[in-house]
Amino acid sequence: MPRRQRKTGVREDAEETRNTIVRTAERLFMEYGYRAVSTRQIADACGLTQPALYHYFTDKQELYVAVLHENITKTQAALERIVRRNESVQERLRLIVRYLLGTTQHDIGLMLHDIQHELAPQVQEMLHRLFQAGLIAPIASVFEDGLRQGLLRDPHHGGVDATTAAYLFMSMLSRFLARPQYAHDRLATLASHYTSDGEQAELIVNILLYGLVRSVEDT
Amino acid sequence: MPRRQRKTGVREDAEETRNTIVRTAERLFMEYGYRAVSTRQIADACGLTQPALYHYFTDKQELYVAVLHENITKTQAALERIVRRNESVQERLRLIVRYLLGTTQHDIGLMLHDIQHELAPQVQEMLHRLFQAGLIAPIASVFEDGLRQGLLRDPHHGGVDATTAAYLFMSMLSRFLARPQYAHDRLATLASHYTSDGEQAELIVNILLYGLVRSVEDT
DNA sequence: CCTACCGATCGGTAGG
DNA sequence: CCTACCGATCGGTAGG
Repeated sequence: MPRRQRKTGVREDAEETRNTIVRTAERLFMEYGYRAVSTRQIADACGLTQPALYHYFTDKQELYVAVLHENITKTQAALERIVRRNESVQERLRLIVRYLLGTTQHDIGLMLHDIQHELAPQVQEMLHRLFQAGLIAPIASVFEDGLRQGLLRDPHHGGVDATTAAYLFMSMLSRFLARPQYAHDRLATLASHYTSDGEQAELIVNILLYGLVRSVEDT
Repeated sequence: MPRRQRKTGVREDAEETRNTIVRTAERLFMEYGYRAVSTRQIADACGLTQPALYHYFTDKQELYVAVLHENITKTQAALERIVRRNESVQERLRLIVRYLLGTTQHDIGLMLHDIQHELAPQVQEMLHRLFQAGLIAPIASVFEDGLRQGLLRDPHHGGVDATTAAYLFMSMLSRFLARPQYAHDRLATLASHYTSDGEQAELIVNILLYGLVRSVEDT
């Protein structure tokens, strides 16, 4: 039954093309921002003409929403797997950092800026909720554990609530990623000093948990 | 001598107009980013026509450079005054946070993104140096003091070098500023919890220095 | 500092 | 999935 196969093949091709568009758009949007990436750039990078995009997405904004939805949903699944692991708060935070540094190119700041300034208000709200539920909430739940265990300072003893800790945590990560890289740069960058993702994860988590001040136990 | 006065007046008016343009452009560029702000928007907000801008600046990029140059130079002067004060490392960091939260709307992430992606390579390099010298270096010098005094962990004992500390410090600040604000937002934001700049400054510096983990001295 | 205008590029549509 | 094309807007220029 060649017709049936053909039909399936076409349907699969169409789905594959859609995936190609989303992946390509993700790479471009995350690097340059929503406005700076034209629909023609995306189409060219996919080997399509620009109007072809409008077969899969009603407009540029819908494509952007699809990109963020897939990105955040995937990240959420990974974070929730880590959060449920039977590990200490410290270790789970390290695993989260390693995952986020390793896989996504998330410039969270750029993403939030685009959500707030380039999209329609309804979409803004929806993506903000997605961001909260997919990225902030899983991370906050680890800090929540730390607070319950008495490991972390509560807000009345110089600490912060779990959600604020999660924001702070994310902000420390995104700066690592957005660090400028010049060949002639004589100034230190973490990427050059602490080579592996694992070492960077260790470092970020240690600073957030224990701070920069030398403690009495240190030699 | 009315002619002399008129001449001076014209010169002063021209300078004043230039300043108006720079201040207006600063506000818009820092909020929406380089590409999202059109030269017509800037001109309108100044009560001018768009071509009038080109009497004061050769192109949009030069206006952006002027904005960043004035902004960073002003900030640098303030930071260096704080750095030279006869105060502890902790207190000077607190003063820096308070200054940066209070005066500039710096979304450092947006600024660095624009520098890296929207401008010509030569200008990129120049602004990157300005950023390093004007913002990173003064802050790093305080961390340098902390390292010399043995207050802070050095890189061999779980700490970081002074420049990395300065980047981390800035990244923790910029997230505070770029936090999304929705009226219906049920989730905690630092801005709502810790009202004054002073309290926020205290909090950020304490976390960066002492970490989130409860220490033995805490009750 | 204005009016008038330019070439380029944008997101999106028509029609097949 | 293509060609052809649209109105709008962009940064910048001419000429006064």
